[in-house]
Formats: sequence, C-alpha cells, structure tokens
Amino acid sequence: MKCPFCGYEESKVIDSRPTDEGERIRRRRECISCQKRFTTYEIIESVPVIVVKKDKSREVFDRSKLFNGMLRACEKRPVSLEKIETAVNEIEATLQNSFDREVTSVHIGELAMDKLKDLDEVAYVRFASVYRQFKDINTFMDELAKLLSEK
Amino acid sequence: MKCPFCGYEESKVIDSRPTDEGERIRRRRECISCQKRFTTYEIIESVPVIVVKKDKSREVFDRSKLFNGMLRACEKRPVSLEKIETAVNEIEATLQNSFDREVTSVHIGELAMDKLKDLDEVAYVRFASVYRQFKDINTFMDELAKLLSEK
DNA sequence: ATAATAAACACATTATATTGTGTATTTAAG
DNA sequence: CTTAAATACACAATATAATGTGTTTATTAT
Repeated sequence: MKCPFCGYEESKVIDSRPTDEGERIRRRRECISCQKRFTTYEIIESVPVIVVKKDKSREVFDRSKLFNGMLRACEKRPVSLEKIETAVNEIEATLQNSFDREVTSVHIGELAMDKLKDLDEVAYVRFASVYRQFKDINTFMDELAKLLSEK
Repeated sequence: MKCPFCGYEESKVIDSRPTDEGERIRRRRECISCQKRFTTYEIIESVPVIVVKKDKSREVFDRSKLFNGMLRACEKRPVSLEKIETAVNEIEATLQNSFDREVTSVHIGELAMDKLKDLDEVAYVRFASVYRQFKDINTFMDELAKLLSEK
C-alpha cells in the first residue's frame, strides 16, 4: 500500500487487529522508504442501493416509497400491515444482499409484485397496473417553482 | 473478518489486488463457514478535516453529507453513482492534501459546483441555486433559460 | 456494436501478515 | 481528575496473504 507521506508504493504491516467485533481490521503500517507509520482499515465494500429508473435517472432506494406503493395497492383488501412490512423487509434484504450497486425500478417492481401475488391477487393487479413512472424537465420546473415561491 | 452473510467471524482471502495506483487494496474473501464471498477494501485512515461554517461554527467534515448533497442535486438526472463517488473522492482528496486543517463550507461548495458543472448542467444549477440560496435570481434564470433552449 | 477496463475466478510459489502476550500512551467518559 | 477503552508499540512463532499468469464476465466508453 502506498505511503501517504512520501508516496512510495510499498509498506509493510507491523500490527494487525480486528476491531468492531470483527467487522473491520485495523493495520499499522510502516513505509519501506521513509519509515513513517500510518493506520489503515479493511472494511466490507459498502453497497448503497441505487434505483435506476426507466429513463436511466438514479435515486437512492427509499424503503418508505416501496412500502407506500404496496400499501396503496392493498387498500381495502384483507392484507395486514404486518404482512406488508414483512414483504418490504424481505425485498430490502434481497437488495442489500445482492452485490449489485444499482437495481432497476423494474426489478424492484417485480420483487414487489411477486410478494403481492402471494398476499392478494387484487392488490397484485392494482400494483402491476400502477407501477409506471415518467420523469422529465417538467418535474424539474415544478421543483424550481416551489423553490422560487419559498423565496 | 466477519462474514456479512452468516456473521461467522472468520474468512480467508482468496484474491488480493492493489487498486487506484496502490492507494487501496481490494480483497476477495470467502467465509470459512458458509463459503459465501465478499469484497473488502483496505484504505488509509482518514485524517479529520474541520469545516468552518458561515456562522464561524466548526464541525468535522462529513463525507456523506457532501455525497448526499451532490446526489440530491443529481436526483432524476442521468449521472451515475460512480461519477458522483469519484467527484466526492477527488474533493475529499483535495481537502486532505490541503495544508490547512480547516476549510470553509463555502470553499467545499465551490469545489462541489466545479465538479457538477462537468457532470450535469441541471445538477449544477440545482446545487448552485440551493447553495447560493438565490442571491442572484436573474443569473439563475438565465442559466435555466439557456438549458431549456438547448433542449 | 465493439473495444477497452475493471472485477471475478483459479492456482501455484514465495513472502509477509496474524496472533498471543505484555506495556505504554492517548482519548473518551464519569 | 480518575478510570476505562482504544490505540500504539515490541517481538516471536505460526498461518495465511500476496503475486504472477491466465481466463471469463461485466461495465463503460467510442
């Protein structure tokens, strides 16, 4: 590993300890060239889940959006909140455990539909028909208008 | 290192490569217990940078705040997560390499705007408008008009 | 569409990191 | 101000990671 002080490309480990109950490894390194010491951490690759929509735009996965979408689909249907919550938990876990950094909105929609299919057929059909989103420059203009009016 | 899947506390390295010109080490690990694989990165400990805000109050530089601000600006825009991440990395590196332990929030905002200008004009205008809090509304509208006419 | 780049995978050989034990020092908390 | 926790440091014995080479797949750019 490159030395942060002199930029030399080799350093050796002089101490190595697990931290945070094994979640990380802290290493103390020493530069081969300048002998200066520094600390490093080995961490598990962070996987922020990003949703890629049909128009290729991206946004952070929002659990509550998914929850609300599924809840709307289940309106006046015999599906308990607990069941929806469980379904959302399972979908979220699926996204976290997949090592894809980006997931398509279509894929999430499919996961949601799979769950709804098992929960309630009517809710499933509703969701399937509503799961469409179009965003363009007009959305942007709306946001701007809102910001301007606040001023 | 603890397995992110089953939580078992031992895993072994099956591949190890330097990345980013030796700035990091990427390792591919396999859980001793469940055999599932995951990726880790060894990175140099970040030296805390202090941000001086407009009201002269100070706080530790929070990378994720900058990331989120830029991500918000890019919301529903065709800017990949990787590009934002790269921009944030470069800004963070700039801050780390500056000799000053303290940086103004204004300076960070300018660095972010410079990056966004190259990534996406709409994102840039959004960020700039929020960041400058509409001090010069006409300049802002001019930029917007320019963007719309290009469409 | 395709070329270039990066990540994932495999495997063998060499070299280096890990771990226990112990002390000292710094940092955070009461 | 004192104590607990985390970090830094040292060293020796053992186990594991690093590296070269090469193939495959996935991602990004042209």
